[in-house]
Amino acid sequence: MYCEGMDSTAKRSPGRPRSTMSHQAILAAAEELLVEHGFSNVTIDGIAARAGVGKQTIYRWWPTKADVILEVTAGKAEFAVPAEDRGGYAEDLRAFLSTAFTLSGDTHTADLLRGLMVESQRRADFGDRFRTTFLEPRRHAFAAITRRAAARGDLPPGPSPDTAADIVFGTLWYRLLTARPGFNEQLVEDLVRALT
Amino acid sequence: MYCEGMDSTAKRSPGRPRSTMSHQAILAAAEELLVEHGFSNVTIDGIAARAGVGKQTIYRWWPTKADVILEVTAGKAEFAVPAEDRGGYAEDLRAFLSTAFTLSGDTHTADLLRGLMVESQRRADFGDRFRTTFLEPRRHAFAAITRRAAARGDLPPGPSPDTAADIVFGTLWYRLLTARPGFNEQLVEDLVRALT
Amino acid sequence: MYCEGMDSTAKRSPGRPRSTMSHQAILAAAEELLVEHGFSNVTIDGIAARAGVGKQTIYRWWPTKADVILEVTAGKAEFAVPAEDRGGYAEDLRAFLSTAFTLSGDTHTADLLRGLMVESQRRADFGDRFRTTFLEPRRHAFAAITRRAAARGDLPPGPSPDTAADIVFGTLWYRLLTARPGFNEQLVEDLVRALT
Amino acid sequence: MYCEGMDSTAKRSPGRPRSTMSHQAILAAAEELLVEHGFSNVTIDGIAARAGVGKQTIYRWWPTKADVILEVTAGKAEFAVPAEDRGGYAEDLRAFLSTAFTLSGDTHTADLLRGLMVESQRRADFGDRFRTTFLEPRRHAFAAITRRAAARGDLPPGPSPDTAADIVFGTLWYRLLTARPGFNEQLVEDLVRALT
DNA sequence: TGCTAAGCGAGACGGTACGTCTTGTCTTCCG
DNA sequence: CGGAAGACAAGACGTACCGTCTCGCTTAGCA
Repeated sequence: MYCEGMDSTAKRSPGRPRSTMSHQAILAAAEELLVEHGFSNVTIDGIAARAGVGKQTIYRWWPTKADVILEVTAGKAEFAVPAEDRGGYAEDLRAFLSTAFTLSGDTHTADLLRGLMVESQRRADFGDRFRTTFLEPRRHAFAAITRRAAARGDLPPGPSPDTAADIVFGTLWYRLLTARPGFNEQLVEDLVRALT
Repeated sequence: MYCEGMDSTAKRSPGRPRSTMSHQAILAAAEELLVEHGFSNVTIDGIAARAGVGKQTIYRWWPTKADVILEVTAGKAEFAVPAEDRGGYAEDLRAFLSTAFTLSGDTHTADLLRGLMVESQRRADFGDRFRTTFLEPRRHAFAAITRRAAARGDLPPGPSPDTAADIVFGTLWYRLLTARPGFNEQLVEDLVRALT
Repeated sequence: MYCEGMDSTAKRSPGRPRSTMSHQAILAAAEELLVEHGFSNVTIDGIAARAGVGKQTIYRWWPTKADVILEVTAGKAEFAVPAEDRGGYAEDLRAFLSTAFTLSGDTHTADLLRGLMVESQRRADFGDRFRTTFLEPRRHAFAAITRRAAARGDLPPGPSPDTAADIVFGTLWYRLLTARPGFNEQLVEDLVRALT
Repeated sequence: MYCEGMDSTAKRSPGRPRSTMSHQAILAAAEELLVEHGFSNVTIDGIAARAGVGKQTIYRWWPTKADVILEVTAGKAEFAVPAEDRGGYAEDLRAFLSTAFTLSGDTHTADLLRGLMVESQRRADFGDRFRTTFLEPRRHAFAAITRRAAARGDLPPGPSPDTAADIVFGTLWYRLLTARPGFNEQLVEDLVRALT
């Protein structure tokens, strides 16, 4: 994240290289504070103090505290869209929805996601990064389910894949943001029916 | 809004009554600043200064700057859900979606709605008021469309009315919050098909 | 008849009046920190914390931390030029020089004066205030000694009063700033001779 | 200045020798920045950037930015005390005072001297170096005037040579630091009279 | 007419976090 | 090893809002 030369032939830039220790300490501190005090109570000063790091070191590498937390979040496996084949489009959909709704029922997770979404509204530039590194990858992973269904030949004459993604993620985020997150059997079934 | 004595037999409370002029000046100032600087750059200090009013006068009547803006918003007709009967569920749906998507394509409106949603995440108490006075009424208005369809007998075997509302408003808000608001023919048609 | 506030005293400005408690607490905190940590280690944050006061309250009333300390200093009697009549110009001069040199021999006092002089170099606006509220009053007090000598008729044909002030205060400050403060019999006698 | 091997039989120390180019570039950069932005706005980072040099290279050879500037200053002829014999103590004194007051009337020079004096207050170690390499040599040069007068036999029964130096330099610095530098006929004459 | 009660403008207050700045040290690679 | 580059810990700075408070003044109904 925010690394320039990623290829193996990368010419080292001159000067002292970025400190891996500080990098890790910052992410670790951010994660701890996230759990302890919640998204909106995490501060740059707090992260710096906890990580034993100068504030400037954070500002040098992340434009915003939300970017730090986004990097923390991006490193978590639990946000991956489940990919295993359940045998049919409806089953895949059900598995995805069930996982997603359950995950967003977790207090800490819900707070984290809400916080990221809020920040993405307040800072346009972070909004771009949030969409690019978090939202879009998940849409793509969801598209894989649709693609698999098409390959299987059981893609129903429902909405287009793009609309399907909007409906699914829209419903998830809407319930998250209106304080009605969490799993709901009826809702999952209705969504599956609407999309198939 | 936030007035105590609502019943017709209301005994006048003693002391100086609330100043209508200040009330109006505050709402007007808030609306101006909203247009000029955008939701997140509106401050209580700013409203007070513009309205020529003490800050306390604002805090006395509204718990939060978002509540002021919510009252400004509530006074606008443009957010009403279209109610006229188009002859069928699909047509009603299309009319509603088209209006809503077009409205949220307006920059100022989008900023306003995003701002309210953001604030509803940051202050649980405002969140409640936002849901009660803004989101829920619109869900109810939407339910009226479904109810009319049922009365007409053309309600399709689609998702339950509640899920339908989640899908419709979820998709609207999701696109608004991910910077993809505005009308989209394909999306509207797909939504109508998914819900019918 | 009952007349309200018709007295000549200034008309109260509107709004909450300045808090005397905060004012005093800030000056007291500044003085304590001055003694404990020395001029250059006093910070606005430190004063605010010690005084239990918001930083803005300091910035509202003093442009610079040096102004706070200048006000602390201005309130101290020890910096007054001794005024009692010793009977002759030479004796008055000796009394003044001896007091001044002895005073500047005190570590805390020397640090304080050096700090003020340093700050007066770094911020032109504070420099003006320092000269106006500290240096000039002392020059005037010194001039009183000369005036008294003239009245007495024993003013010698030495340098003009203004030059005398430059010589006396110049020598005092020069020795203070070159780390050679404190009383020195020979120096005092030489100065007296040069000025008489 | 801060060079290790000074004696002519100096064994070359191992490793890469100090780069003369960097040395000169640093002094040149410091001087330019001094003129352009004034003493207090010169920073180590700024000098390093302008000189195209690493900060460490500066810190390796000078303890403080003030030491860099002190070396720049030391290289300037204009700060030399005029030494030619004017025929008498009073004339020598007048020549010296006139030169010094005129010099300190130059804006850049005054800023430079003030800056050095300020830094000498803030860093005790630099203060020592400032006194040793700048102030003391000038006192000695001034003493030469007194010595010449003694040799000539026209040394007046005024203050001791040491006090004379304190008075002269004290007055100069005092006027410089209180923003009243520059030549002043009356002052010069009064000083000459006081010292003779 | 005077009393009581609350609203009002003004603006100071205690706080919190921000993002910037400078200092002096350190860590890398290159010549 | 010296030097260029630049990251690093530390911590003060001045600003921006927040939500609360304290003034004196105004505006009402009630006595």
